[in-house]
Amino acid sequence: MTIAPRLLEWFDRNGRKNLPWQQDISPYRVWVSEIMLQQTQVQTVIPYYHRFMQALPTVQDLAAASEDAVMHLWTGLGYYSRARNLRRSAQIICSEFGGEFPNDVERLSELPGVGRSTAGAIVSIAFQRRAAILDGNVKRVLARVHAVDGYPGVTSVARELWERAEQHTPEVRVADYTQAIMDLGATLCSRTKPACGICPLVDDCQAHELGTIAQFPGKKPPKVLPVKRTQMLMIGNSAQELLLEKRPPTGIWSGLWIFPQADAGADPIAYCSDQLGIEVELLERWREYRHTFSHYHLDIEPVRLRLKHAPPTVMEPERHLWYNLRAPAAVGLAAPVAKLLEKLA
DNA sequence: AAGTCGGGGAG
DNA sequence: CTCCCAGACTT
Repeated sequence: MTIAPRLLEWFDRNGRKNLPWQQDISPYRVWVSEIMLQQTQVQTVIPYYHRFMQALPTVQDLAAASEDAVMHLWTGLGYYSRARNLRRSAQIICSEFGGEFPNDVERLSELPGVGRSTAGAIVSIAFQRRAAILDGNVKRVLARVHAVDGYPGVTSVARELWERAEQHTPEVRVADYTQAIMDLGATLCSRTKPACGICPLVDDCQAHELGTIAQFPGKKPPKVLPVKRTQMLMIGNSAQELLLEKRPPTGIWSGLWIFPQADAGADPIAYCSDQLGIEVELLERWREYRHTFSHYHLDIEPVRLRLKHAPPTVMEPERHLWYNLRAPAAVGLAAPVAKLLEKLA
């Protein structure tokens, strides 16, 4: 049994065909879209995708761009290693493959940031060669159609879903099929309130037959997020510029620029003197607020400070930047920094 | 197998 | 608040 014929018939009448990455299809355009869409909703990606493709229309442009320029285009989108890997992969494609994308899952998966599902999407959509995908939408559709119990993060559950994905993927019209099953998951077969009444797969759906749609797919086991605290130091100079630091290449906000951070409870003036070698005076403290990541909460205490003397020599130009609000540098900013800069402006 | 990595939309 | 999104990678 395969769901492909009914899915394709539904797709012809109801599928999405006007998404930005569905126009002028090329491996590069499909690849960029698939990376942006990892763990990120379509409506969030669209404006980023337009800006990115306008700034860097070819893989050669991306390979030649500076890391700061790419991070700037990614600011606010999250999972910033995607942007760094995207640039690295572009350089590999240009230097090792002569600017041509591999057209098979095995070689595409060797590119940093491209896993099995993303490779399958590129192969099926850009090259129209048979390859299965298994993203969040497909997991939900297949878990329901086959009543696959358990959380897909568990290896055995993922393995069964991959088998089902391979089983249903057709030889013909594979690009349309890939788009169709994602569209079904994103529209009718949604996480809450699925529209089973108009679903083309309702007669194939074991979860619907069981009357337990809401049980599929299995939920992620909840865990309590730890809470971390920090002060963000908004240090202004006499030119109305703000001091930013570049994050190291690994860890949270890697490659982005942030305000200097002092431990919660520490004296920010002493921190500036000891760690930055600058003398500052306190202007005001803003209300603490919570920024939440996938794996912890960060309670941020914003502090406004003013530089008392001219910048010292200890500050390293590679790691420090005076950010001018009226002529902002094209660098990547962590979301809380962008938010605080907005409030300062 | 479990942890790391972001930010936002929807309920 | 909770839950999860066109996941990949490291430990």
